[in-house]
Amino acid sequence: MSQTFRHPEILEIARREGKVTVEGLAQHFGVTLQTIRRDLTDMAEAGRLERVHGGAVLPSSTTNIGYEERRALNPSAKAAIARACAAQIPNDISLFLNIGTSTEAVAQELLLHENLMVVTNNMNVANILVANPSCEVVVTGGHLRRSDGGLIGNLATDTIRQFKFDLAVIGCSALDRDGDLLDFDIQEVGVSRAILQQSRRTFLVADHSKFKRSAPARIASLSDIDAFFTDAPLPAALSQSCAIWKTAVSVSE
Amino acid sequence: MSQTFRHPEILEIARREGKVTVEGLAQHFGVTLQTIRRDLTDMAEAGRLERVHGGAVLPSSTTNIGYEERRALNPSAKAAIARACAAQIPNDISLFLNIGTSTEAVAQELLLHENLMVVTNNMNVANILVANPSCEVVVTGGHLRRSDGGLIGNLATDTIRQFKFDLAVIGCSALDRDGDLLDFDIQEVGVSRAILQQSRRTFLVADHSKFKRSAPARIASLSDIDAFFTDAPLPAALSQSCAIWKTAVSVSE
DNA sequence: AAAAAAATGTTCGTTTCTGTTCGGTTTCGC
DNA sequence: GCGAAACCGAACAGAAACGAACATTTTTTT
Repeated sequence: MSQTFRHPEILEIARREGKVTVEGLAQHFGVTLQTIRRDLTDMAEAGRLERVHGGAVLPSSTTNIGYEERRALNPSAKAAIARACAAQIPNDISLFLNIGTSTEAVAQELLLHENLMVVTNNMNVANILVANPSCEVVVTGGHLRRSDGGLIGNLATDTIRQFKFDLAVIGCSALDRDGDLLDFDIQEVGVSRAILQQSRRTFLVADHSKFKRSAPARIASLSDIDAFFTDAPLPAALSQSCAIWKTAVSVSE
Repeated sequence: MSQTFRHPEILEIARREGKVTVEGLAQHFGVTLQTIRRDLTDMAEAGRLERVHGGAVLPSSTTNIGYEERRALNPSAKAAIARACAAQIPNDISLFLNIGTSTEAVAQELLLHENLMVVTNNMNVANILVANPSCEVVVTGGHLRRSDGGLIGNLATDTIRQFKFDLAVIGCSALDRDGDLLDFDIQEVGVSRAILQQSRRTFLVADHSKFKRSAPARIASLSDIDAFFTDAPLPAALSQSCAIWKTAVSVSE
């Protein structure tokens, strides 16, 4: 409840001018710089503005800043995984790609494939594959998640149930030592499950950073996956399990 | 706070021009070349730009579909229509936007609206409205049409049937002298019909070029529309019809 | 009216940004 | 290929902006 009468007006000015300066606002309201700084920090914490040196700007249109950073994380490793995966994807099939930076990298590698029918719940994947003229792109419906361009919810699941895919390429948020695929978002898990159900074969793409993380929701087990593409050797125990499960493991680079 | 005032504006310029130069930016902002170089390296590290010798370009993955053509055709008229239309759209409603450059222009004008729930079968609209944090975006499923980023087919119609909208803003390919809304694509007509059925009110946006064209499939009549936003006076006969139909007509600049 | 809470002003040490210079690298015209 | 010009990043110093802590004023509560 730390609102002052200045906050709404600062917002209005920011909308009009595109930016506000500490100095300018201090003069405008007849208060000290420090007071304005406090205002701006409060408003930035509330997400109404984005703080910059000397003032503030409207929240960046690219809300998915965390996402951009993730995409930029280790692009070469991601690309290597994606290349290995794309090499195993034949032409002339129907294919699902779900949410995740890794699956986007796969989409990038599929630009030269032919006669694919790709269904996706990832806006970025659709945007990428639009550049492949011999590829039919179908987008599932769903609520658009700003953080990563994913389409989630019942609409997505319902759409997926209407298809049967030759192959699904999925990502996950984390992968634990027992070989369980985990995700942060319960809704997304429903979507992933539906995908696995509707697919004849399944590939998992995940870089080694996923080994270290954990997440609350369980999607499936590596035993349900036909091939796993990653960039670092698996722990010995898990590697053995994969052999038993007949899950092919491809370590790139 | 790892940003400066310049970053958002640089991004904006890059989006508009396709590229930015160190020299040009330095002049534009009145700072030294080195400062701009630092900006560009920062932004490149964050994945928002791609550095090239002498400047920077947009990252290749950020290819918004149809972005080029959108601004090509008489943008000022479209923007005027869109502004007039957006002014009639209240906050806090559910809203459908369909395919067409005109509806995309409306989306652009809705960036400052609040608490909208927007459903769309237009990828470009979704890409635009992602920038409005107080707007929930739902995408219908469908086959992606490359020419305009539209999502069409049964999937789209089915999704739409699951909603009831306070307002629908639609475009059309052509508008004949009898006041009939026409489209080139039969599938798209099915979608448009479904939209009209599920909406309490309906706005049509179409610039005057649509008057001269014709198209084979009939969507509906202007008599089914609550308000029509355009940029040139209607033929006298049609104007009279609209008065009888109680279809409001707004002619912008 | 007194006490408490909140907001604002003031000061000061620290961080961040910017311009300058310099040596190395890339690009471009020949 | 070769050399000049443009461009690049690193390093440094001065300036601007920052946040924390404390004092002061205003508002609210009791």
